[in-house]
Amino acid sequence: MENYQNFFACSSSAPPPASMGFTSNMESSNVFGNVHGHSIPNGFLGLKSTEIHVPTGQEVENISRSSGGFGRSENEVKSCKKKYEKKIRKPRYAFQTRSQVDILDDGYRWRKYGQKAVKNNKFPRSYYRCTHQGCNVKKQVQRLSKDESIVVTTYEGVHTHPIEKPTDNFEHILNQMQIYAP
DNA sequence: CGCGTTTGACCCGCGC
DNA sequence: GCGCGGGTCAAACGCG
Repeated sequence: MENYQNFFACSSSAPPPASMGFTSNMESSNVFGNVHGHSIPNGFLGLKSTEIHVPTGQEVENISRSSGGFGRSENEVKSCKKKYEKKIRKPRYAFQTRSQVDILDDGYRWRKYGQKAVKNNKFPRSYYRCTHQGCNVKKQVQRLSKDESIVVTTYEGVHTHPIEKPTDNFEHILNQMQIYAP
């Protein structure tokens, strides 16, 4: 009851290397495949793979420019290397939930660092980052234009620290969100 | 006063 | 080669 990460992990098995156990469970198209198996009216099927693609965990990003922040800082402090880590992305896991609010409190502290309008969606996509030091986990929340009751949360990275909020909040979460799996 | 949100600008990758 | 779309930063602002 200390970390309701199990909530994501579904208590399937020991979380491999990450504290986020759901990595093992949610990987592959489990998230989508399982959900859209049948019953999704027009929600996810309407989504294009370009908007949210769920790599099977092979895409691992190294955050090449995250450290340098942005090349625009002046002239890229180190414009020499960063070729070995070009387009490897961290595994991303998308969650489709039904909620009235976009911000699903999963126990971590997130800081919003951007918001962009998506082409095929009327609703903007919000970008959040874990404020914990050294934890560069990112997540983006997006609401489907077709079903505004559906919120897609995409996690990128794994938390390397315990949750900072009390667990009884877990109930609150379940209260405010429902896994879309009828 | 500290922290988080907002918002515009910038950069990069990819498709045409 | 250019344009578009997506992703991120950073300064300013607001709130507790």
